[in-house]
Amino acid sequence: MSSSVQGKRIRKSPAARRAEIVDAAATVALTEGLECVTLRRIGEALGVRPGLISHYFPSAEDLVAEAFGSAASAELDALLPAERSGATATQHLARFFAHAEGEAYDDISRLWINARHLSRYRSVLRDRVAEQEAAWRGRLGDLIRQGVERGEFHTDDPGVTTVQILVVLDGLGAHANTDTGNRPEAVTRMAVTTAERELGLTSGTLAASL
Amino acid sequence: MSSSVQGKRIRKSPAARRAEIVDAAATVALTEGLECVTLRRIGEALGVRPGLISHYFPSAEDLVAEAFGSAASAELDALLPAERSGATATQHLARFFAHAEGEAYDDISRLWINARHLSRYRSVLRDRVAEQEAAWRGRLGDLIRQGVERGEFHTDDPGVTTVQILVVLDGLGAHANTDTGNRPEAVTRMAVTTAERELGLTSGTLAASL
DNA sequence: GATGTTATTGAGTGTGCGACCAATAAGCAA
DNA sequence: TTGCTTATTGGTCGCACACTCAATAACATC
Repeated sequence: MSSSVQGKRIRKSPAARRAEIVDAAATVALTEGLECVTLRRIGEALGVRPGLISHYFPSAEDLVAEAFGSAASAELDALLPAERSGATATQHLARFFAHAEGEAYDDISRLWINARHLSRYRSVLRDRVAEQEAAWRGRLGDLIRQGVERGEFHTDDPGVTTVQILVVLDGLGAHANTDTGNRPEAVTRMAVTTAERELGLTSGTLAASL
Repeated sequence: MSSSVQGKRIRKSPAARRAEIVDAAATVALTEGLECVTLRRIGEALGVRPGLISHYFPSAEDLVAEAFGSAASAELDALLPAERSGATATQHLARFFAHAEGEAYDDISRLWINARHLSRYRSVLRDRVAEQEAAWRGRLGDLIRQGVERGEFHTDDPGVTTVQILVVLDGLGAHANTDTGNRPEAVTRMAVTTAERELGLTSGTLAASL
């Protein structure tokens, strides 16, 4: 951690400072929520006066949107890398679900709920949410289309199948703030089950290919 | 609307005033969001000073929880009446989906997103959300169990099927604040499709029984 | 009509927020 | 070293919020 008391001013290049601010904001967004992304809170995290954050983000709303965008796209890259390694589409998809079912994914679910709600009031964030939704849809869609081309998956409309899987994931994630964790196996596995059914895979294929 | 300028004090019985406050709060929650349920906003809606709201709800958090509970349970009663009329379980279920697919349901979806997010910070609301989730699950579960008893539906575990349907509905509702409305038919119908599949109904049964 | 209970008001406290701006100093260039 | 650009500070303003509490007036009861 950086020392809380600032003896001397540390002057950084605009690019570096801006990146630092966005990083801190993304972390706060992920751990404490988007409404905690305030000038004061981020300034405190960086050992810097709130006014400085204002200097880089004249409108606080922009920073909030940036924080969400940064956190969401980083997570997407971790979950579904843009350039895929040599593994099969099935393996990539299996790995995706393994992450998305894990407890560590709860933070991401919380962030999505947070962003979807807050977009009701903040238009800049709303646009960013739409952008990220498109990115996630695109990335998963690409993987599925690739699987179809290779003959691993079978579906009439890869686009529809993609959205169906994402809808189930959203539904499962909706309870990230309330659920006590005692969910029937058949429910936890809904995303995988949906994928296997819609992609013409025999049940158990995804779990087996890890 | 009530006159905005209050010439004379209007003194009401505690029960009546409290009911009036909860009603106003539920309306604001549904139309403007739970964070707009403030002492000032509700006082304004009733043509009354904010202090009076404090008098009935010493902690504002309780009012927010009450507003959500009131709105959610009213909606549940409209969607799935506790005492069902003579119609078949299939008909009741079909009516439920017809409502839940309609545009008017967006307000409810928004409210649920709102409540699920806000429960991250407000424990009283969190308990209320859990309570309402149980109520919705119970009400839909009862209908499904009744349908199974009557031989209309077929499922090994009515409880699991109930939750699966609700998960899909939550997933579809998650986008209430952002979606532009251009969703493929196969996605919009996911809830009905899921229900028909999990309840052993032939496709189209629910749409046909209205 | 007088009286007492209490629903309702009015005024004030403290907190956290975004936004604004003049003053300051860090670090690069000459 | 000197100077200049500008990143950074420090302070202020206005707003909205929940919460507190003494003063007030509506209304039921006698």
